[in-house]
Amino acid sequence: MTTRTETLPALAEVFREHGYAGTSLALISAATGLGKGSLYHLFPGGKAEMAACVIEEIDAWFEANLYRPLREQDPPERAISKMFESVERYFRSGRRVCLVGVLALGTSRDLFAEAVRSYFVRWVDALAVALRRVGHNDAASAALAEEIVAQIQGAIVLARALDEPALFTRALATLRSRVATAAG
Amino acid sequence: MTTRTETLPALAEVFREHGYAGTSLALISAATGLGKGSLYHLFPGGKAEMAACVIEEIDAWFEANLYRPLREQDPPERAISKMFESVERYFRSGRRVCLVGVLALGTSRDLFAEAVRSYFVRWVDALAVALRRVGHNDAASAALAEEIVAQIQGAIVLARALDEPALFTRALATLRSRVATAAG
DNA sequence: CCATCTTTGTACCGATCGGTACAAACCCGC
DNA sequence: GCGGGTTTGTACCGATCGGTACAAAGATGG
Repeated sequence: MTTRTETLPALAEVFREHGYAGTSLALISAATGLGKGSLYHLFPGGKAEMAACVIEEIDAWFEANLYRPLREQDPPERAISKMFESVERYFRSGRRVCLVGVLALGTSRDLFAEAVRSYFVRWVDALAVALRRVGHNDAASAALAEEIVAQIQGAIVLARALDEPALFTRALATLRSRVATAAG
Repeated sequence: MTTRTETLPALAEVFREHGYAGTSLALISAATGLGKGSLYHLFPGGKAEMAACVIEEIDAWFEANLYRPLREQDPPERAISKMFESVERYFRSGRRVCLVGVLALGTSRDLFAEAVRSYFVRWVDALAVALRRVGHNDAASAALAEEIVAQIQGAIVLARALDEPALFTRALATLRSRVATAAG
């Protein structure tokens, strides 16, 4: 007996690796060790439902581990610092791709438009709240938050393209120091 | 009679829209108006060759319109400014995706690893050269160049995710002013 | 106007796609 | 250990995949 939640990490990894279009049921079956029977028992909606569940879990993880602390945790500086730590760990120093980012670039964006949108809106907003709590004015917070999230996404692209994970770590360090000096 | 070069723009658009895995010969046929016969006549290597040709053309375009000016054109400030203009236009204010970036995120990266790597390495390097020519020291130039290219890629992701092209334009404006003030 | 060579549409190939049907294997309360 | 509901493997579906074969159609040189 296998539960949905147990399969989600493997599912997520497959979707990250191959994108939505590139992920076949054969790949999913291999990655999870489950036959089609089990897969369609767990996810009657097929591939689309699997992807939706994966996104939902990712979203929940970010909400609990990043967004909420950014909005609520004191001191905000610490929440921001934790965010960078979590991001570094979650994306495996740029070796792991952001599934939501990948979906945003593809045609599959239409299928998951609202989830993709919400993920990024809430990330940017939560970060802006934290920056405001640190002492920035509204406009600067919003702008910097946008810039930071974009920089993280871009660093993933670049780190993968150059096959140079250090670039990702470096980008995060730069962002950290930028937040620190801007806050001073 | 149709030449290879004539089909490349349509081909590029399809690959951008659907990614490598998501692009089927049926889509290609529809986008180019060419049957399989013609397609395989022009590109005996099939899908892989088509994508390779598209990348090559994109690469050549960036080399001629961005990289070379960044390295050679005087004054460098003008070359950098032109780069931002070209990027804004080329990526249609973030409505159009960067194919090379998309490939970098997917499994197809392996197929085109060297081309993808070279595209970004040369972009970063050319921009670093320009920044050095403006007066930055070596380390600062390299770091800023990396940051700018990553920011552009990330802004594309974010602009698409939020369906908000203005975000892309805004990101470019911020980068411009950052280059300007850093240069002062 | 014909012979030749290039370009194109179409029919077809085996493989694989996402998805369904369903019976065997399994687990459970009893 | 037996009956009933759940979980799973497998065979199969039509559609589509990337790619090939090939003959009709178009252009080209004489």
